Amino acid sequence: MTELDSILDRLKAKGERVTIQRRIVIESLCKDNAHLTVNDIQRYLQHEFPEQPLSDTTVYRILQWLKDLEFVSQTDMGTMGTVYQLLQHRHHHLICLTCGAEIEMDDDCLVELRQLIHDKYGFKVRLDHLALYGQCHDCL
Amino acid sequence: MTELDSILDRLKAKGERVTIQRRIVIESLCKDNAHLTVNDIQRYLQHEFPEQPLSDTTVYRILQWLKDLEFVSQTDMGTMGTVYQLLQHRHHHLICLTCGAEIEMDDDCLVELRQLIHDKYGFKVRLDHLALYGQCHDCL
DNA sequence: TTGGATGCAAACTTTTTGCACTGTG
DNA sequence: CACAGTGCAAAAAGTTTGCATCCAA
Repeated sequence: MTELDSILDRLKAKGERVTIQRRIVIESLCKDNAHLTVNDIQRYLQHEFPEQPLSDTTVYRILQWLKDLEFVSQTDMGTMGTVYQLLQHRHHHLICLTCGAEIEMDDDCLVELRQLIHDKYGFKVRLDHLALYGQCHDCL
Repeated sequence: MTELDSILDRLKAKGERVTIQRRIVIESLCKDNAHLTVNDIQRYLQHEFPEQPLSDTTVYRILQWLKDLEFVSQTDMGTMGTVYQLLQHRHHHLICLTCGAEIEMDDDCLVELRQLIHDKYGFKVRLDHLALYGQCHDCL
């Protein structure tokens, strides 16, 4: 079963409606484990489904719906805008302020921090997809 | 010497121009170690310096300038908008997604993470002022 | 004196809302 | 068939830009 089918099944199992629009937005998010802005999604859809244009309104509403159901995360990437991605393979980003390089950071790095925050503040922090800034090895 | 004077001196020492507008924006950021949106700053200035109104344009430009010089940090607080604060007393926020409570998190919590990221990726991460989301003790 | 800073107005980007219409379950 | 989902148009919010004017150094 593809990732797309798996997600659609889980949504149906929850009693959520699956429309054509929802289906193709989810399909676009499945590609390459992508981080997409609303514009990225629209550009992708124009290319892949030119016969089925979606309004921005709908894309925003579908993303909000997927976020509420914890199927996608939303991350503010600064100048790159706000990106959405499926909560499948959890990971994060280190972004170099000097050269702009993006390094993928493993979620394991945050295990201790989650525990620490829980122990110290009784707070269950949700770190789904961070973008952290700084200087990369080459620029230091 | 006040915090304001200290900042102004450091700016002058760098050869930066200190205008009336820059001075009063910095003064507003000095109050209460504040986290302010552009609107917060404007409201504060209207109250404290009604004889010297600033355009939003100018406030944005001054904040960008202070950010470039690493005198302030910028943090996206989601629905609360984008806030700016002086990089003096470093700390962070835990924000409850259920009740909206904001808990101040000590910077000590991130010491290990900084070290870990440096060791693993050779990346010097700059965690000046984070806003992390999750569920607070009461809502769990 | 002069280059940088400012104010205004307008444009621009991103996101949200109201309402009539559509289509899924 | 009912009601949730959608599209359109418009508004709202937040931020940026061009250009003429102003002022700190």
